[in-house]
Order: sequence, then C-alpha cells, then structure tokens
Amino acid sequence: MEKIRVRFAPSPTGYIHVGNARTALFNWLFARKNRGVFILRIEDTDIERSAETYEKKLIEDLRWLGIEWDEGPDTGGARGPYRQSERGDLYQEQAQKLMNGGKAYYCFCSPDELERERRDAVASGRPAVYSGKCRGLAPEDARKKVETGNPAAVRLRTPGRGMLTYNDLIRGPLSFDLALTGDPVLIRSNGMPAYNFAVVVDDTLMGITHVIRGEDHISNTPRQILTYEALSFPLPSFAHLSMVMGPDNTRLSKRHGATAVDQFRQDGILSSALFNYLALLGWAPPDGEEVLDAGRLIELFRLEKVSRSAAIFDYDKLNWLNRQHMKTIPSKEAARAAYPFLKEEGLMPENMTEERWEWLERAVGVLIERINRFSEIPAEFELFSKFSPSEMDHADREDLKMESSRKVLRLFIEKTSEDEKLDFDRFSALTQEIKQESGIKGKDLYHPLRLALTGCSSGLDLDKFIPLVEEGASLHLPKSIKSCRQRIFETLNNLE
RNA sequence: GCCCCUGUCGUCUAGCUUGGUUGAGGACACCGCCCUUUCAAGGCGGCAACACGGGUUCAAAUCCCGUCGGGGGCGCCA
Repeated sequence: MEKIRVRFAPSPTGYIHVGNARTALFNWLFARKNRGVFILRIEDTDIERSAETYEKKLIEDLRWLGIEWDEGPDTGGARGPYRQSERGDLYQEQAQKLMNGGKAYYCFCSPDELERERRDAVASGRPAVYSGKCRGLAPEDARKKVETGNPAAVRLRTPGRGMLTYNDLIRGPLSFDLALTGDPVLIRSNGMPAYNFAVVVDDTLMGITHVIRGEDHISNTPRQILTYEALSFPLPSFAHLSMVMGPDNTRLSKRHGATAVDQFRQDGILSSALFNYLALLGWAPPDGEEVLDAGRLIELFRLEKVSRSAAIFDYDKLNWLNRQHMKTIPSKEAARAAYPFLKEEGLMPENMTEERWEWLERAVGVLIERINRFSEIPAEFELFSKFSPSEMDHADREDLKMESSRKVLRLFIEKTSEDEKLDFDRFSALTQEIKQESGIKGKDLYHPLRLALTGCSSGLDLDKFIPLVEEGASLHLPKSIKSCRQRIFETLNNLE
C-alpha cells in the first residue's frame, strides 16, 4: 500500500492558535497511527502578512507541544523546499502548463471592478461569482497585452455548470453546484500564486495522500479538485475538521482569553495536558478513558471517529486534565517546571544548590495537588514565604486570644529552643506533652497551633508543612522562611 | 442574498452506519455526603440532554422531509 503522507500548512502570521494546533495534532496523530509521514509546510505567499520571526515562533511552539515533523523547512526532506515563498518556479511551471493547454487564461479585471460586480450581484440576489468576462479573450491578444505591461492574473477555466461530488473522510459525500464556483485565480497579477493553486501544486508535488484541515476549507475544495483535474494530478483524500469555538459559541479568539499555544505554556500548562485536551476536542476514545499520553493517543486515534460539529474550548476541562498530568510527572520534573514561576516572583534564588533543589522538589510535591497550573504556584508558596500575624483574619485572631490558645502557644515556646530543628515526630511528641500538661485537646489544641504556624485556618497538612518550613528556614531563600518557633513567638507577641 | 457544513446534559462526548439490548452511558463543571480536628486531593451519590414539527414503522436519538438555531464560505487572504 502507498505510504500515507500528510501535512500541516500554517501561514506564519502570528503565534499559533490552539485551533490550528489541533489541526496539526490530528494530522500528526493520523500520520503516526498509520506509520506515515508528517510534513510541515509554511504558507507564506502573502508577503505583507508573513514574517520570519513568526515562523521561528511557530516552529518553537509546535515542538513544545510535542509535534515533530519528518520533513519541513528546518529539517529538510526530499520534496522541498517547504516554504511556498521558495517554490515560485514550480507554480509558474504548472500555470504555464495550463495556459498552454488552454485550461487557464489571463484576466485583466481590476480588483475594484471585481468588487463592484460582487456587490451588484449580492444586491440583486444573484450568487457572487466571477463573471468570466476575460475568459473569451483571444490568447494572442491577451499575451500582447501582458507583454506591453498590463497587469494580469491567471485564472482557471472551469466548467461553470454541473455538479461536483467528493467523499469527505469525516463528513461523507459532499456535493457542489459548479455554476456557483467561479474561475479561481491561479497566479495573482503580482506573480505570486493564489492559495488555492499553491496548495494543489504543493500537495501533489509533496506526495500528500490525505488533506486534513479546517472546515473553513470545505468550499475551497471543489475549486481545488477542478485544479487537480485540469493538471491531471491524482486526487488526495480530504477530511475536514470542525472549528473550535469560544464559550459564547463564536470562533475562538483573543477576547476569549488565552488562545495561543504560547500563552498556555506561559500559564504553566503542561504540553502533555494541552496535547491531550486538544485531541479530546472533537474526538473521543472508544472506552472513555481520557487521561492519555501521546503514545496511547496514537494507539486509539481514528480519523473517521472525529466529530463533525464545532466544539467549544473548555478551560475548566483543560485545567482538570492539567492536574491529572501534573500528578503523573516525576517530582524532579515538577520542580523544574515550577521553578521559573517562583524565581520570577523572587521566591527562589537565581543560584540553586543541590540542597535547595531537593527541598523545592518536596515543596512542589505537596503544593502541586492544590493548583491547576504552575502559574498558580507562587500564590500557594506564600504558605511558606509569607508570615505576618498582624494581617490575620479577625475571627482567627479572636480564637487565638482565648486563654487556652495562649497557653498552648506559650507551652510550645517553653518546650522548644531557638536552635532546635523540628521534624514531625518531635512536633507530635511536643503536642502530646502540651496536652498532658494543659489538659487541652482536640480542636482547641490543634487549631491554635495551625493558626499560629500558618496565619491561616486552612492549608497544608501540618505533617507536611512543619518539616518543609523547618528545613526551608535554613535555606537562605530570597524571601526567608521562618521557623515554627519563630512563627509562634511572633504570633504570641502580636496578640498583646 | 446565495452555497455548504452542523444540531444528544451548561461543556466535551458515547450511542446513529446495521431502528427494539437506552429508565439515553462516560467525563468536566456544579450540588450533597464520606474521609480529614483545617483546606485541597480522593471516594460515593445527585442535578442535567436526544432543537422543533411532520412523516415511515408494531417500534425512531437512530431512517425521510420541513422549520428553526449555530458555524463556515462566496477574495488577486490563507
């Protein structure tokens, strides 16, 4: 059987949007699933909107997401070049072929003129289709006109009537009335190929067997099929993915919040989670398991099972998936992922010793189950780094002012010394002693301790909190962590 | 305006091809309970949908027609 070849062909006009990333992902999954080839092609024929920095960014974001291509602008390959801007000759050559065969013709209509025709058509209720005004021009006359410097586009001569049907891998048979498909521009008057022509030439020359792209290309497809036929190129299979929408059911855009892959990265979303989420947007595995890594996704993926209707991007579910993925990553990796966010906030130092890493690893390990994404870690980290009894909640403060509370805290101070480092066993022993001596137990015993230690009535389990604080205190972090004894001491003083 | 795609819980979806196994299943979110002397996590449970109207049929979420809703396209943008 012929080897499957698919491509992702973005135009480098900005940062990569999750909708496009999803298209890339489905292509990639399909390629890997079928042991085929995945190609990255840059569609930069619109000179005004393309920029080199965008291409670099695009490549970086795609790689971060975990999508690797077998052939592309930076990796090379046998069917290159992989930038449309470097393939000009190829388009000219194919266009010339069509001109020679009388299947294409020069069009001298100005954009203004065409725009006027279009408006008139819509106003009078007719379909907005190119009139075919220039298709009757004698080729010799047209050539002369071009040679004397008249700007001309090249258009494909289409039948203008009849029906065209093709079978979409996701949607089944799709039919179009060719009377509504005007003669498309192949080469623009500035010499650059038009999108609809460039894709056909590129996809054929690159040996693409399956064109998997967004639903917004459905109505381009008949035009492209006509072009394939005019060129006597074999037809690939087509599959059109539905769109990704925002919560208000309009096309996902900036005003919906984060939409660029890079924004999710900066927010501390794991690439494996975004990858997983995107795959689940419009596709579901057979047995309903949802937390999946790339390998499992490849195993289960089936293009025919992709949903036909548009899907709304659900930030809640992404967060949930991110939590699931955070749980599975090794603690070293979690610490590494959290570190930049903490450093940014001045909570971790530039230079990290072995000891600090080891501590961070444990700290992140307990904080990670309280957050959705790594950008939230500095706020949780305040449990350690921030301690100001004076800012305590009023009700909590009243609780501490009770005589029994004070007694607990005073006993704690009496029984510990400045230079002693507590571990949890020692802490437990201490609380037992306090209990014996004071007769205070249960909530009356633990609640004041928690308040005095954390400044807050809720938070980490004390058995996790205490050793981390005690060891963190000797780490000399930019924002120093206070020891348990110091915390209780300060709380007591602040009560007066 | 014209053409095309699409319509199952608030959201992502399973089921639809091959009508009865569906009192329509799962997941996120939400609510409740349990666990926990806190919070979160976790466990258990609950709320919640076949857009509407006609057919066909003994039987329709599943097949047909129409209406309505949503989306896309009609570019010398991609």
